[in-house]
Amino acid sequence: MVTIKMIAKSCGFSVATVSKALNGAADVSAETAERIRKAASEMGYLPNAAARSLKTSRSYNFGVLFEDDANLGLTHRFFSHILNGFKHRAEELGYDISFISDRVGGADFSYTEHARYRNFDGIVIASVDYTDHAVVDLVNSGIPVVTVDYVFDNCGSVLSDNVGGVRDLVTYAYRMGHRRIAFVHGEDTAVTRHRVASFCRTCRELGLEQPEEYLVPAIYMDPQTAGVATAKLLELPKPPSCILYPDDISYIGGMNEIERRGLSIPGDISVMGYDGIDVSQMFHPKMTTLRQDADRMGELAAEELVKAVEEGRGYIPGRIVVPGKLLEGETVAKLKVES
Amino acid sequence: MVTIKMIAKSCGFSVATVSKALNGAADVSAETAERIRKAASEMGYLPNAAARSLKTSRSYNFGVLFEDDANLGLTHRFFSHILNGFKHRAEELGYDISFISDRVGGADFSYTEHARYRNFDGIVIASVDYTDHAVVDLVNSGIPVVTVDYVFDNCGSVLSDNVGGVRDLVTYAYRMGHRRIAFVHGEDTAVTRHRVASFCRTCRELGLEQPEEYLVPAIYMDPQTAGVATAKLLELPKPPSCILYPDDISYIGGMNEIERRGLSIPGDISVMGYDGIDVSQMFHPKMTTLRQDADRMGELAAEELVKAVEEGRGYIPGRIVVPGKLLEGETVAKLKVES
DNA sequence: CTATTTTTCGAAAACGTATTCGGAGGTATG
DNA sequence: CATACCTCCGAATACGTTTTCGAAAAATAG
Repeated sequence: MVTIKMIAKSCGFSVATVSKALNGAADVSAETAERIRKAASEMGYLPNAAARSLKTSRSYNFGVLFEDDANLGLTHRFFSHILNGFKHRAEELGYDISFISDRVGGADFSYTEHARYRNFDGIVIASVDYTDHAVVDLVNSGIPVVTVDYVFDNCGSVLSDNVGGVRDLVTYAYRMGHRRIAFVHGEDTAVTRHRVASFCRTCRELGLEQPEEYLVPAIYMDPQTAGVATAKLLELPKPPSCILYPDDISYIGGMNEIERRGLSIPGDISVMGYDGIDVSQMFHPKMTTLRQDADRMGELAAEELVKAVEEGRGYIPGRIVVPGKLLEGETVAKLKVES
Repeated sequence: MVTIKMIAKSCGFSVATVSKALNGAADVSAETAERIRKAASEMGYLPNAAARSLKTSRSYNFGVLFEDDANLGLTHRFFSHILNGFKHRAEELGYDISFISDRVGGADFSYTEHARYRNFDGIVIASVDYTDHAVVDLVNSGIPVVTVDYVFDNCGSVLSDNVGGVRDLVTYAYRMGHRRIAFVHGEDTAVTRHRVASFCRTCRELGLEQPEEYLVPAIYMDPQTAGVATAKLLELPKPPSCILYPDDISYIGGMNEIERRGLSIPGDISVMGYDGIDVSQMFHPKMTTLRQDADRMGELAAEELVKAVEEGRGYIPGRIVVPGKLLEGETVAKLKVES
């Protein structure tokens, strides 16, 4: 391993000068800087991240916290895209990324301890139980944090436009002539509350009736409970003409229940998904859903985190809302408006 | 930040003794070790990874190289599961994981340079173009490497049992009475070659006719080309009764083409997928496919990599083949055997 | 030519840790 | 009682880098 010291010896300058030359300091003449850089490159010099980090207490490394109860983790469709976007943008901006876990070297560590141990410059949190004490502790650790799809008041956040998304879907169904729209929503989370609120508000503004039975809970990404919710809706005395699901996987569960009953989509009942995962656009009938721009969200999270890190104490936490895009498929029937 | 030095001052021992006590060295008495540990925990001491890494030149950090031309990267179904398994097992074994990219601090670095810069103890490579010079260079860098679904002779590897998988699928179709089986395979890679070889061999062993036209190329994960390949097969004078696709996404492309022609699955034609992604088991008809145990592969890669790292020069590269599991769905018809 | 400023460089200290090696004190051995 | 042997601890050094501060040399000003 070739070090700065060896370069110094090789070109007859001091360690200090070599370091400064390599870092482009102003107080080293152009020609010596050139000579040093040339020697460094010839000798195959590579800086040592550990030494640099030790000295500067900057690691140029971001920690990523991705967990979820279902242990889908990295395989989660939506969040794997977020991670993907985050990774690419962070790399462009000069940061590496590592995962934060609650184990270090085989021993139990809190997330915060892990982050301190590795000296992460910043942290992105997504897909976790935000009520978890360990997560809250991390948010309040003083290390710059950006959260995805959740807001803490002392750190930046990137949010999918859930309010706009649900509004757009409901409005779309309305324009297609639907007046009885139901919402199978996910379990109680901040995202769900936003969506439900938007759903209710949009219905009200459009003058739609919204019986309580049209709001049915299910579990995100779980076809099973979505099927049960669908059954409940279909057996209503006045069933909806259109059902909005919390995600595209739940949609599949609903679809199966619908077809099991001999009903057809969209002939007998219209349906809409959420997320816009790849397969949603491959199957027939093509799914009407709302694509969340998860890659973009990840990129913005990286940019926001760099801002938080580099602006230091002067940083004002940003709330970035990323709009989605309605993918018009073939699962919502055009109805003649009743009466 | 509380350091070893502060603990030393606080309990009246030397820095050396504190370090040794915290690392469980033998030459410190039980009671002083206890006193030191207690003080450390009370003061909220955390080791400094950078200092430790600098001193020991061990980072307890694994580098992960995940890239692919389609830029699916982390969102790739199969590989996101591999990463997931790898991550969990590596964390259990005491290692953190970071991504390797070809940029460091905003400048261009080769993968090898990046790995050296961060002083990764080991590296796992998956989902890359293995002919890429930069990848080959990394493999030969001297840093312990484990590859997934590819074999280099100087490093360990974890392989999905593609030979067994294809054999099982073809044999299954044969048992269901099929005698004309076609294989839509992915583009030319090591995995593809193994699969094609297994396909041909199995057909031969079963005494099946295998006209050249029954081997049709497509692109992995691309419904489009799979659809074209399917069309080609269906228009054959003697079309197959069963088609095997290279993955579940391609399967969907094939299915669409089949249904577009007014044919039904499995009434008119039988189909099989590969991978066993989650949605394959949600749709109707439920897909007959081969689930690759990608999570397990990731875990085994982590274990193998730890072995490579900790056994040092004495390490003998392992070839671990992970069997998949046939998921019997409803897409392969039971045929009466002709003649 | 002197005085002042600017440019260019290096010595030294520091970041937090691990490790080697020797010494002090005690205990067993003869 | 002398010797050998453990047990336990600390001083010192090193890992590779950045940064401060002062000094020497060169350039400019007066």
